[in-house]
Amino acid sequence: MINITLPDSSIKSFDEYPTGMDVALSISEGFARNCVAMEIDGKLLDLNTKIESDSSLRLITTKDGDAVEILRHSAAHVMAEAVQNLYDGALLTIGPVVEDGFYYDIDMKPVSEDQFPAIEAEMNKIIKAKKPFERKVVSKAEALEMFNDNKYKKELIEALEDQEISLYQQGGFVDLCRGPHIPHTGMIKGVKLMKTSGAYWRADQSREQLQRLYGTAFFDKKELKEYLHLIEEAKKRDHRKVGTRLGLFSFHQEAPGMPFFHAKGMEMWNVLLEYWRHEHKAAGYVETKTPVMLNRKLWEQSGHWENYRENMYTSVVDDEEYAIKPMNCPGGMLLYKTGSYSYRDLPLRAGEIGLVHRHEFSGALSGLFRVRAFHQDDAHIFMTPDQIESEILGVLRLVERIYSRFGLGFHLELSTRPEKSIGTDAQWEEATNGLKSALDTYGKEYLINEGDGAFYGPKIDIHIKDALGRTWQCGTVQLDMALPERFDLTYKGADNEKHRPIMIHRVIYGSIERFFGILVEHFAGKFPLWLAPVQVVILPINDELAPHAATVSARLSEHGIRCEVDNRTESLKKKIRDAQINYTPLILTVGEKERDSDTLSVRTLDGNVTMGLSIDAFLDKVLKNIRSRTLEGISFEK
RNA sequence: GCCCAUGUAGCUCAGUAGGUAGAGCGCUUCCUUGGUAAGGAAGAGGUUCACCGGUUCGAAUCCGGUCAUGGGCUCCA
Repeated sequence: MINITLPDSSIKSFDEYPTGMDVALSISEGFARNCVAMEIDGKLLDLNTKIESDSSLRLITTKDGDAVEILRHSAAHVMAEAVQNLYDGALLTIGPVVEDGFYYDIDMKPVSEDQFPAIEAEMNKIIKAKKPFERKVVSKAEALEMFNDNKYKKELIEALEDQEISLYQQGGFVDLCRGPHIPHTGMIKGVKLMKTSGAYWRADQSREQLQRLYGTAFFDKKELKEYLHLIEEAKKRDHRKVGTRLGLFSFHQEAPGMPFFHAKGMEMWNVLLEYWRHEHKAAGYVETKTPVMLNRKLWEQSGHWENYRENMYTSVVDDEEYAIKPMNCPGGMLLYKTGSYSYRDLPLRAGEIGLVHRHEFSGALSGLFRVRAFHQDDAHIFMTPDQIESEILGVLRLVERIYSRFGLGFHLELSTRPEKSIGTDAQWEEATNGLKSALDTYGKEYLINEGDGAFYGPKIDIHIKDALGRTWQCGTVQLDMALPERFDLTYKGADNEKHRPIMIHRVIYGSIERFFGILVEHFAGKFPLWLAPVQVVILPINDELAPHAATVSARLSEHGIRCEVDNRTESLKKKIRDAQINYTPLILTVGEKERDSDTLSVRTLDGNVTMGLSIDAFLDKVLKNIRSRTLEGISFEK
């Protein structure tokens, strides 16, 4: 007899070895219909696997978070079969699940999106046929024989350590796979191909170029619809579109990857930095500035020449080689060395809005999100070893404070030593442990990315989450025990001996350009009042009111309010519409009534209108809102 | 850098048997002098279709190259 313990601790007994499906059916038929796989002792298995010993079992239903990954993996097999049916000679390689779907890399002729409908139709045929997924186990030799005509699969099989290799079959299609899979193809209710691209076999540029087909799948057509809607929504918010329309920035062929900020974009830029300076001053930072171009010798000393050279722009001046800085730290080192420090001077927190250039691959450039020239809201914190934890905590708290100002959530990831790196094992260990203990004290959960650190130290990356739930890496906190060594930085300890300070590099906005782009998409161009490039637009109801509009404008400008007057000979309706579609937070219409009574008529972006508001009352509310840098809109009532 | 796609007026885009460029928005002028999401009319605007070269009697349309942009690979703030 087999006893199966369910998650609620109840036990079901079976006379014969039951499959997961049998267990599910013993609960109810409806429940069983929604089961996709099972977990025994932490291992995911197919539902039709026989359970041959007493076990604790968790049935995975379509509602569970991990179910959709199993589904997508199965969908990848279906796509692979469809492609094989349609294109002779297509060789399958690998087809994993990724964040929002799956892909399959296939050695075949380039595929374009107009071939998608045909592939999707073929996939839907397979889905409709409700083909069961069947697991087969064969020996390595048999597997090699079976995939004799596919060099990629053979390479994969040869690399496997197990002598037993599992295969999955749906109908006549067999693929090498660890599994598990959903019971049958019919459970895939919503499937769609998303895009194609080239990809190298094993991500190696020197090897075969494959076609990567991306798709996504859901248990429910409605979920697919919602997902597609989200993508549409994201497209509408695309900062490149919105930023162009609102006149914030532009790009030009003459400087690929290097944004031009227009007057309105600069208004926002300055507001962002003003806020940044406000918070950093309060957190005990000073602000510094170092040159953009520095001698090659400095980069050799810092290790950048050796580790980062392919990304650096260089120039020869007076027979000396210079490099344009890709990072601010070496300049910061020189700055530190101009002084002499006591342990009492530490921690020293030196901020710098530094303009850096990095020669990214031309194909990697993308709007403000990936550029070649950008400003980092950098800071270097020099400290004693026993200040590591409290300083990192301080940075994390500052990060939280600043992001929440924009309504952005975030999560943390710790990256450890990469292959290409400088410094000793002991230094890396001490640094990594320092970050870990700070993270533990901070208390928020974090992921670990092994081998993803910077070449000079481990780091904590901070990924923000925007209004659409998308995540972006912005902030990073990097501990560096190598540069202070290379530049022989010291401070005088209480023991009157020289000691080596430890250094943190950190950014919060990260790249100001990218953060700017994220904000455009996060707010979809409808910025909160304190950030809006134009806060108030004033609409005279006819030409005779133009002088009065100018008077009002001057009064608001006196208080630092960013305002414009729309004096075009257009109808009031038209001007209102234009102000609305430009997302101007406050629209003032002025006519005789307002002029004669010295009042204002205010329209907010939500379309609410308040008439007969005194200018003082308006100023009071607006200035309070701006100064508090709130995300809240204003509502006016008399 | 690699693969695929795209590149026409300030913006969005049409021009798909190769015969010497169109629309809407925006802009200018005039009329309208308006009360809360598009009033009306006229006009200017492309050194001719990203750039260079080729095929052709003739190219925005075909071919090659370059550059840029977009989606990926890779990398990363």
